[in-house]
Amino acid sequence: MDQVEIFKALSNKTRLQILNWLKQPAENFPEQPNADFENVGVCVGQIQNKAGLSQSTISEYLSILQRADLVCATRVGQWTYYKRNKEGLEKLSEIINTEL
Amino acid sequence: MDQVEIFKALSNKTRLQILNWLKQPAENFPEQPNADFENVGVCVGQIQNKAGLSQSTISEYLSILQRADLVCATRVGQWTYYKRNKEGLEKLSEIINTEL
DNA sequence: TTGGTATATCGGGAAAAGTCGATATACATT
DNA sequence: AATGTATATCGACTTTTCCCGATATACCAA
Repeated sequence: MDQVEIFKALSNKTRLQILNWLKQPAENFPEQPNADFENVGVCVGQIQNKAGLSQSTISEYLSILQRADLVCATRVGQWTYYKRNKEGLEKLSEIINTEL
Repeated sequence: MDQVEIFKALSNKTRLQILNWLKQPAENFPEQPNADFENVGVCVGQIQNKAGLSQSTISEYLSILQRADLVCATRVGQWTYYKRNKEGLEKLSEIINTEL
């Protein structure tokens, strides 16, 4: 993954917020019926509600974050759940500590 | 400093390279006559030579990095020397570890 | 004070990102 | 099969970023 793409993904207020919300899903989102936050993450609709931008925008933002390995997605039925990508975030931390 | 501005500053290949070069000036730049890399940093002209972009572009890039607290500048005579801003970089590392 | 060098700022054209509404796709339910 | 819901993709428009050349500013040397 290109480093520049990682930082571009983070260069947007809403995307930073999403990542921050996903750090503590239980604190930031209402209970989900059939899915555990810790296992699968939070579905697109909940993130969209919280962010207040259009569905298409949030869907695209999530795929930008995913391409940067900052979140990962799981499809379950008609829902796609997103959660933090721990490995990607650790790698980012390492980049900053070793290369910058 | 706005977090988004920090990540925007890092969302560019050349600016990332500059920061990386400044981590080990002695390895990345030829000797400077009247200035110690460790004390004041590297002057704009040297960075421009290495980056291969126009003088105006590099000057602007450096001020973008400075506004993001990623480098700091010292003017000495007709030269401006730039070096890493250790505090800003530590703060960035902290943001990633605690908020994302 | 005149000229030379280093850096900063300005103005602009091309490319990329932000954001939307409309539409497509995928799946579930009846 | 038909409808409804969740998400993804497309097309368009606006704003921002990239990067340049030209010009301004600051400082130094003769």
